[in-house]
Amino acid sequence: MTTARRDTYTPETLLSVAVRVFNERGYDGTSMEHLSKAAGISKSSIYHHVTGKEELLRRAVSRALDGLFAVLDEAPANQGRAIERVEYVTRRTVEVLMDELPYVTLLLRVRGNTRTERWALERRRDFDHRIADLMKAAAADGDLRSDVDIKLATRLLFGMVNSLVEWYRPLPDGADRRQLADTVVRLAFDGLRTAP
Amino acid sequence: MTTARRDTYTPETLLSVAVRVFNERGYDGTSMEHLSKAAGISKSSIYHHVTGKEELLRRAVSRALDGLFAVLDEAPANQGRAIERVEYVTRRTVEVLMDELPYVTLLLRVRGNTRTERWALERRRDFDHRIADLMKAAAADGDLRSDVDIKLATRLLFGMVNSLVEWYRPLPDGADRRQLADTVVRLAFDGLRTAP
DNA sequence: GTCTATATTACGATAGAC
DNA sequence: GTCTATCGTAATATAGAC
Repeated sequence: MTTARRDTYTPETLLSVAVRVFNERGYDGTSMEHLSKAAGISKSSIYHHVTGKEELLRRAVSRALDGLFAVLDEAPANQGRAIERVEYVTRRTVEVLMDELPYVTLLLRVRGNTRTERWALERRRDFDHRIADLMKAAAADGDLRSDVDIKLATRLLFGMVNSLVEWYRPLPDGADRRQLADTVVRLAFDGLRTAP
Repeated sequence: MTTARRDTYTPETLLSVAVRVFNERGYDGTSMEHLSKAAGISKSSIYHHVTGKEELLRRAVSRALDGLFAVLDEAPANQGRAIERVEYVTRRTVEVLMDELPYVTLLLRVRGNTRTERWALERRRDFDHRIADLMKAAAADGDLRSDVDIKLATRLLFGMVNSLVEWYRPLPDGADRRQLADTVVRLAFDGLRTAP
């Protein structure tokens, strides 16, 4: 902001290019050569900004995880009836997923071959456990159907939510943001079927 | 069957080893060295059975796709009310996913870097279109709620179904097979919430 | 901050013996 | 059917000039 921006790379701007390529080709399927072509600079210039491929992955999944965990600290996720907290967190997770789409996409595809990947998987498990606890509370209130296992229901709910990354592409004006989150919550909690 | 089985590899038995490693490390993250270690034979012995890594991928995703498409040819998927056909196909897709878990897992993770991967993605899209057509018929019958877009609902439904591969591990006796399929269908069509 | 050139390692695949 | 040895290529990463 102090001086006029140059059109040269910083770790941040390079990250957005890298994440796009990672999602197109897969992290393992992306070489530094691929990244350098996509960024329009040489391989060694990339090493000037980051220590290597894995640092780009770490920065990317960190951004995704920070966005997801931030939802759990928002006020509506911590007050009121449990079922309402669950619905809020579900809706906000969908929104974070849309807002940080490439970063969350990459996070959800991490396998576990490197230390960074295993760390990301561990933090994801922490997040999932926080959600499962919320769901248990809602079940204890009698607000979730009692004929399904809560852990299973949690997995299916967030399996549905996370599947958004497979097809969702943002509209220029973000017009679909609220509507899509509403639909996911409605379908998950009230079902596909016409009310009898 | 004619002679006593030797404990040597055929393309089939090698495939089961390869698919397991592909799912653990990702297809791109798996080298022929990894496969040879896991199979207990040398790299060049693998080339005796298959032409290369990509043939193993092709055989694996073919098996998954054949299982999924076979569901669409079963009698209950082609008779009766559309909503019942959709529920049947959903339930059977869950069962195929469980029965052919490693193969379907690999299919659902394919990216598109090679010709084989792009072919697999194309056949997956064909399958998804067949499902979407079934859903449209059920909506036309008035059996699906009219306040959500059918294409979106189809994506979310099968996003939920496909997410099984992220955590499901079969029990030795297959005791959970029918129960899990029932739960998925119940949640998807009737929702998580306690009936008011 | 970016480049060319290169070191070093790992990869997919093949040759040829047993 | 399996092996050891190896080829040619492509990978990550570094050195050093501009």
